[in-house]
Amino acid sequence: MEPVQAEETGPLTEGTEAPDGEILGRMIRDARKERGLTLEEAAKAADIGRSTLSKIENNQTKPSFEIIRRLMQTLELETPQLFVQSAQSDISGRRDYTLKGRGEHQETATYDHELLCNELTSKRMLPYISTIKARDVAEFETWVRHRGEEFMYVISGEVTLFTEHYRPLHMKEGDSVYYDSGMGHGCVSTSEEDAKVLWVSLGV
Amino acid sequence: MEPVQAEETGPLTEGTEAPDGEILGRMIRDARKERGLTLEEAAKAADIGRSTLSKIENNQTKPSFEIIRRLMQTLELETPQLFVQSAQSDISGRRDYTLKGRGEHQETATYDHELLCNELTSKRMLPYISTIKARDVAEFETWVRHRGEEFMYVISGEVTLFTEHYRPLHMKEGDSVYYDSGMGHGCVSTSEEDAKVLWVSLGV
DNA sequence: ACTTGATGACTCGTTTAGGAAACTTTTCCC
DNA sequence: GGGAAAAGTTTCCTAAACGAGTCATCAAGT
Repeated sequence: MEPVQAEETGPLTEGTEAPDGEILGRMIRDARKERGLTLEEAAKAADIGRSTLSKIENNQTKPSFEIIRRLMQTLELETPQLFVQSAQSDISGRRDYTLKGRGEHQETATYDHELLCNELTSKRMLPYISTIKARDVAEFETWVRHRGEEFMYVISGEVTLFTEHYRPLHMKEGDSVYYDSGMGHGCVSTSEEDAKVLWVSLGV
Repeated sequence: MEPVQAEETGPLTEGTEAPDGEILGRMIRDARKERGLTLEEAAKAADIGRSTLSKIENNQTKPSFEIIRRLMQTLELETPQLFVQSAQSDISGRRDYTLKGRGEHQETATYDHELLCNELTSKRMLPYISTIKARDVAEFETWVRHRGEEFMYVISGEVTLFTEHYRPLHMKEGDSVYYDSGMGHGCVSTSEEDAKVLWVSLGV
């Protein structure tokens, strides 16, 4: 009933938007119910009126970006679904592989990196194997840091991972760690041979 | 000058939103100029008024979600930056580690999973080590698939990775592969011992 | 020099969003 | 079943969004 009403009051181009308002409203209602929140609780958490939320869920209003943004955060909704028709969700058939030792080399003073699966340029995770040449944290002039998250797995040897805010972490083959890469971090080998680790890095 | 104006006309909470409107406006203007579009061209492409676009860029209005969405698409702007800014960028000091063999076990008919760094519940990447018990692709009743991307590294043994759209990929220790996990995929061991692989999975 | 056209910012009238309050529906308990 | 409370929807009013048109500025051409 309400979608029909919206179509009558708007121009034709608005008619084509109506499905999106429905989808958005349904998405928000589903998320709210999943979390067991009432209209009032969710509205309060997002700092909007409960009547506003009702109207959004029932596709009876075109909400501002700010309100949607606040709702997304409150309901911990994933954002890309809202922009569904973007190029990103259309790309779904990529594959690239790297044979052992055949990645693309990048050398720094402290690490010897081997970038993996590098034919794929638009991948969101960046995997690379590093041989840790550093033996002393003093070899790092400054903390390395970049926004996002990182996972590390020790392939061989032993290392100590230094990060801000935590004690150094001693790790050996098969151990793994996950951390926010916004913290300064650095890794040194503590085994006889230079350790090898696999890093997977994810930006913002 | 305009931000000061906005603060005077609104309540205090609006004052705290003003930086976001500025950032948004700047982001949109930068993207538009990058693409060499005039106000008029971009507005036309997004089906909004050019004065509206000017006001958005100058943080003189709180645009509707629909308008922002259309602008994002027109200017091919990445969406998460608009939302993730607050919650996620505030969280920046997490770390969790898993010693070898100490992950959380999850068994299926075809794999024996060991979830890593599982104390962190809100991490975007999901790393896990899997022992591949499957020996024949027929053991998979259907393709496994989920939106997002996946990286796999062979820790030990040999496997064949089957995905839709590609020939089977034979891999051994040290080899790695990256693929869109929306494609059906499955993995079988081809070595005598059940192979072990490290997967890192990233949703949408 | 002046003229023209492009560009971005501003103005103003119309429409609609958003929230408080009122109303309606649903749920829960006796 | 009835009654009360909780939950959701609708109404009404005010402020602001939105876009067509206007204004100001700048650059290019004659």
